[in-house]
Amino acid sequence: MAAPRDTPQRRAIEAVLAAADGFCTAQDVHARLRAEGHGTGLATVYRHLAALVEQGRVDVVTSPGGEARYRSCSGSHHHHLTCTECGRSVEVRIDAIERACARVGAEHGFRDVHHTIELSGVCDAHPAP
Amino acid sequence: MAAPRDTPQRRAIEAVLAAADGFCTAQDVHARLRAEGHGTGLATVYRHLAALVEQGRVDVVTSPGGEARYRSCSGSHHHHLTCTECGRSVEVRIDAIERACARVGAEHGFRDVHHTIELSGVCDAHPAP
DNA sequence: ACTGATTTTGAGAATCATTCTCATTCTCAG
DNA sequence: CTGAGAATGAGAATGATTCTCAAAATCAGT
Repeated sequence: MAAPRDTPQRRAIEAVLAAADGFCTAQDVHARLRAEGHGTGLATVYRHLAALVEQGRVDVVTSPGGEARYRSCSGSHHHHLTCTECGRSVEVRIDAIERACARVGAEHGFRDVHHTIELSGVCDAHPAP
Repeated sequence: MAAPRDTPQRRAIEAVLAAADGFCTAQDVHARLRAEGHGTGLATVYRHLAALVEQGRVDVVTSPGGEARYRSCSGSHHHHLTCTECGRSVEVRIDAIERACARVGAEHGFRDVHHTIELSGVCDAHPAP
């Protein structure tokens, strides 16, 4: 299951992810490709998505509903703040959190500590209470 | 889909979760109940697990593989530090993170900001490098 | 360009966790 | 004891993801 090289399909998939400004489901990507006329198969979409994630060019978040959501992103370490109303998401970097996570891990005798952080809320494009 | 009241099945499920000292899959819970002789059905396990989560008596984490993992926990706000080797997990509370998350949300114009944090690493019960 | 070898593709089948359906069983008040 | 409503559990249904495999695209060397 070697990582597929660069192909037109991969470029199309990356284009869709770049165009969406929030996370989208693999199924979404597939549907949009179809809508644009590309006859790309579902299996191919999953293959490339997995490869892109492996390369760090795309982020995945498995939502509580059990589906994976993908989003193209910068390669460096960061987290996402996603709007629950419109799906728009922003990359954020919070040093305080990085430090706190490392410290807590050490306090409990854990090493090689990794963390996953997802922030969600309602962005200012929606009516305030 | 009203929450099921307290029943022998629910007690059995809570017992299994309490006995495991890490997260377990709904399927795991079901298998263990079967192994113990209870003829509890899978649907019932899912129903109670969902209800317990709703009540805040149990935590869920949807793992990257797309399966939900459950663990009984204290009702108050906290996060988990889980060992990737043995699955043992510890509840942690990190004020610095709570504050940082709230601040970042505000900075980007988001309100009602929630966060999900998962910490993982290798605990001291395993050979050090 | 032509050949052969290798990789990628895509349609549909196969998986697997989770949810739904519904007839049966339980619980409890009266 | 009786009846209403809640809970149960077996199996079907769903839906996302993965696998299979034959056909199509790509590439190196000529």
